[in-house]
Amino acid sequence: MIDLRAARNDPDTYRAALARKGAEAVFDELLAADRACLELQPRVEELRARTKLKGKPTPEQLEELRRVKVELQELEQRFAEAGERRQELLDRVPNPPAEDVPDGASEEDATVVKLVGEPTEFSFEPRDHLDLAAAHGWIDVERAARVSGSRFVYRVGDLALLEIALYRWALERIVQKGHVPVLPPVLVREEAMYGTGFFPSEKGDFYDVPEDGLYLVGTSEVPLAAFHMGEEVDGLPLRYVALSTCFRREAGAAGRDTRGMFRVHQFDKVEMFVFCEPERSRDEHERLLAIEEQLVQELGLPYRVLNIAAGDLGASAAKKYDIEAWFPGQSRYREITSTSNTTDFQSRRLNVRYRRDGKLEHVHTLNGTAVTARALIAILESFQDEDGSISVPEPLTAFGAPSRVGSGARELQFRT
RNA sequence: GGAGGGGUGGCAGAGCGGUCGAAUGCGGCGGUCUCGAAAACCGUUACCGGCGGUUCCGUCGGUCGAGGGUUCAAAUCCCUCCCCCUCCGCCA
Repeated sequence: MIDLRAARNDPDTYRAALARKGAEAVFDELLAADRACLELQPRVEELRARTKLKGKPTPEQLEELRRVKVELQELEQRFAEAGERRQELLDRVPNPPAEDVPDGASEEDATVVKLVGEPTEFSFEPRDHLDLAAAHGWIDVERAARVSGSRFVYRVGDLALLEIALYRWALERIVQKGHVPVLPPVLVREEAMYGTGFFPSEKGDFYDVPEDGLYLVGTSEVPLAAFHMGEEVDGLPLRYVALSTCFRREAGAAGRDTRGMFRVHQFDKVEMFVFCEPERSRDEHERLLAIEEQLVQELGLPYRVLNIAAGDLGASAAKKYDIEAWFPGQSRYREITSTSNTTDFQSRRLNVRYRRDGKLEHVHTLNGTAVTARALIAILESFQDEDGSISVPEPLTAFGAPSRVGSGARELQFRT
């Protein structure tokens, strides 16, 4: 959530920034609700002060107290309602975008920050990941549909090994950068979803387990951010890297990316997360992007970096960089990583603070993708040969991936 | 899943209807002493919000796991939920 006091003191700056996210109206509603609260608060407090007394009251005082109580009840009721209204609106106001975020509301409004490498050239017609995988039985969507429904996949044989190697490699590389490795819970309470800014605005995008009041996380950003929920932290920056399965309803994505495993309800992801001092978060954001780029480079994938437009940012991000890799099967760049600076938006909701000169202040938080299965798809499509085999990026072979998959003898081993 | 015990300040731990934001100890910070340090001693040390002056202070309100209730008055009594511990059961 935003800093209400700061917004109250400088409403015009906040309004202008929030307008870029289309949140001008809700912000003005918030200010009005806030004024209503502030009008009632002194009156309530003044009456409450009158009910305070030390020791046993005399009969006359008791009489007076009963009268004040009646008066108070009505006012407290109104104050409580005003407070709820304000909180409700506060929960819906997004993090204002940073100044260096481009205007616009859609994907197309992002600016291309940099372009690295060239779209891969082929002397034959490159196949897409599903064609490639289907030929080897690596991705089984039919059986997955039977078992779980559409947008689920089985990864089988060498592809399973390759995918695990990818995660294991990424984890290792990020740990080398000083991040603490974590295997987090993927079922979380509502507070964690709220605290990271996914609730209430994106509630419909996630699976829940109503009987237990738990939610399946769409990213390990949630359990990582909530790791320090309610804490006073020290030793900043605190840097983590998690491997977890992620679950998304993809409710708004009907008909989009329906082929293969590009967009599925369940996937795995290695995710970076940082808690840092406010003045440091810009640098940390660049740092996370640099790590992401390095990984993509080590895999040998051509890519571009996008600075996402204000209106296309989620509620919690002040700024977001996406890396899009070239997917030869689709002949276009598609998102494979995303890193956001969420400034103090999550730490306010989660109440994560640190002590600076004896005073408690909210930390800044940042998240960034190391790798997901989308990188795997990009690898399949980018490093395919005409015979349908794939030459695996060298770094992955140290983590259990065969150096070439999809050729001859190995196939027999994993027949399904 | 069953039976019991418990959640109080940075930590440990008392308080179990009013004078309690809360004893005491430890830790932290400041000071005295000292060439310096330790020890000892003295002082200080929770958070959130409103208002007024505004490096900071004053004042009022709220907060003793969370929410609700009883009462003129709740850390203290009642209800619901959450969490932790012990024992039993079950289980990878």
